[in-house]
Amino acid sequence: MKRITIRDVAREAGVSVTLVSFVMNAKRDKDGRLDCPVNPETAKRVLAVAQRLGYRRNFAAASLRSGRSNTIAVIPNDISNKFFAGISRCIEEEANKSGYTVFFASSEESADRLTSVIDAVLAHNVDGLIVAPCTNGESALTRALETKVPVVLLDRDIEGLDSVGKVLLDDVAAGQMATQLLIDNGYRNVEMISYTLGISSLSERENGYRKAMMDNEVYDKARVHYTTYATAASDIENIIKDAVERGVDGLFLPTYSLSAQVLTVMKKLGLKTPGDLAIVGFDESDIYSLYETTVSHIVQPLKELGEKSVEVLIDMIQGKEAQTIVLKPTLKLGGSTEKK
Amino acid sequence: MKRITIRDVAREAGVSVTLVSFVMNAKRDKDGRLDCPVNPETAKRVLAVAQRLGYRRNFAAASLRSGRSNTIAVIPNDISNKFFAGISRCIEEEANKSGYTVFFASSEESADRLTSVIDAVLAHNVDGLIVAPCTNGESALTRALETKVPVVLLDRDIEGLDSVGKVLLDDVAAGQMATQLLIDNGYRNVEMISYTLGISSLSERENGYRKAMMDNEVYDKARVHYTTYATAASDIENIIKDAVERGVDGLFLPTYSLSAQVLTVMKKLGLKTPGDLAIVGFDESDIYSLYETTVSHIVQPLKELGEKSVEVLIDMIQGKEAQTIVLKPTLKLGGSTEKK
DNA sequence: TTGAAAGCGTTACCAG
DNA sequence: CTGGTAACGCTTTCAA
Repeated sequence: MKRITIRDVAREAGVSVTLVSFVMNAKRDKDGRLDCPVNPETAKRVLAVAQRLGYRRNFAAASLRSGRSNTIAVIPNDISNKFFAGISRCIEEEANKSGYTVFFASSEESADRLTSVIDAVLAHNVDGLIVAPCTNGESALTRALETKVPVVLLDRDIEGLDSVGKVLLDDVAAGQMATQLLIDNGYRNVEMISYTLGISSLSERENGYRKAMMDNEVYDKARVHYTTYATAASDIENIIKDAVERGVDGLFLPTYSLSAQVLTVMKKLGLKTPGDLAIVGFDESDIYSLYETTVSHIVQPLKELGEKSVEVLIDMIQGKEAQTIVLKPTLKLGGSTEKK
Repeated sequence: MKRITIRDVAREAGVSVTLVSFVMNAKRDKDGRLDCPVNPETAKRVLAVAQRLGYRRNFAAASLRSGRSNTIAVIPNDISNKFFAGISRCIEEEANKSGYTVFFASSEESADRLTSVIDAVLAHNVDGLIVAPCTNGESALTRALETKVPVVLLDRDIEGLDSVGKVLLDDVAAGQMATQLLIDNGYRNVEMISYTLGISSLSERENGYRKAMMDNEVYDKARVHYTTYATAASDIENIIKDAVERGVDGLFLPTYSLSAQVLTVMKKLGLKTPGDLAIVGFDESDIYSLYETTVSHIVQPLKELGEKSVEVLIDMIQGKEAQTIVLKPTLKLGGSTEKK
């Protein structure tokens, strides 16, 4: 079962390899006609032969010769993470539309791993990178940028990097919206739980929370509790117990995992929302509608985030300027923030 | 910023490209010593130079020349699907251990899309494929197999394909366990809801259900309702209403999405589990512990499924026989099946 | 233990 | 419009 090459097709069709290459690379224009300097008759014949022989382009050869690969790499922190699982599908779809194949590889919140993953994909000649950087990811990204490969930062910002594209959520607005909702409905003792991850999205959501507390003149009540992935389960239980005791009546959770864990703990402790604690969660999930009371939550525009990141990247691959795009979150109301 | 090639390293180190190639491909043996026919001193010097120059292997060239690519493709139906999101991470980890990079691309339950995705990855010279085939995926797979590329079927079986590896769940056991649990706890009027997808895992789970109903001599009560992704929301509501009216007291849901939707409908209708309907769901999720009553569910060994599929595939790449591995599910008990 | 040289299948350049 | 041919960077004989 030898592999069919461009040469086989050329011989069979009685033309040169150049012609075959032209035909195989031709994009169809709006009329469905091949747009290349080849006689339409010849082109049709070549296409037919290629089809008949089962010709399949060898990307390795094309990539070696042209320096391009029609491949982009997407590097989230954790491919099994709910947020990225949703977004990756949109990215894939959008990229395919433009003829790009997508590589996924997760950095698992480790800077070392991010470095080695980036090395691996660069060795594979990817044309561009979409990265959700982890803490301390700067150096890995700087190395990538040195090779002049276009990079788009998704979801998490890192300042001071030159000519990278960015597609971000307006995280300040998200924090503000969530907090304002609680305050508007009569909850004034609003606190927040966050991770000590040192990523922009979390600190911006916190800024939004603080801004809302300030604007409503309840900043003296503002308080943010920090936990880590490893210790969240036990930390959260203590935080909640203590908060309820202190008369805290509202809580903003800036990620899905925090929301899920808080709800779990509250159920375990027999606490009700909004009676014992009003809640605003983050990201979409079945849990918000299946919990005893439906839970209000911030929704990110996954589809746009995915599409825009591909769009910005492909623009950059084609030599255009790096853009920064900031998208607005929306609010999905549930019973967990009902008027006091 | 010209790219550093093997030749640059050779020149700088004062050796031939052959030597550099040897050194760069050498695996370290157990003593950490390079295992190749090169003078250790020379090797060290080459390594140092490569490091200093920032040499990075060009996979396209290597792949073109050697025919291998150190890349495997994973093609689930939907990369954002909960089950595959979890498993893909294990696959990636396991593959990286053996020096393989992973391509993900979803077929989105469409045979056409599966065909084009397989074409794309084959054009990228992948060394092997892990596929969760969709309905009517046979022809796409047959085409792949013609190229002699090793293929492992994950989660869903297709019969009659020659020399493909398989890593499957014992779906009959899963259906049986779930049903038996309900029967053992006093529910005898047990029904099931499934999709009309025509994939092996669902039909095997149904076989397990039927077997359990038969073994317990309540087969006259056995009944399976079918729905589709598109119509599930409304179908399920009608099915549930009707079932409760007819005195059905137990329900087995053979996928996560069916479980989530049934719980949503039950909440909407104000039905309690197990009082109105005892439930056994599928796959792990936060929803099972956050629902008013915790929900019993079948758990798949994601980690083993992922690891084994990589293991079987790499064995095949190395020329070994295609294996079939069937893994056992486990049961996680909740309040939704409490003794009647 | 080392090196020279022949491709792998494409694309890109240049000439007709 | 068409065709010849030189790269692309690497692995892999084969010979020294």
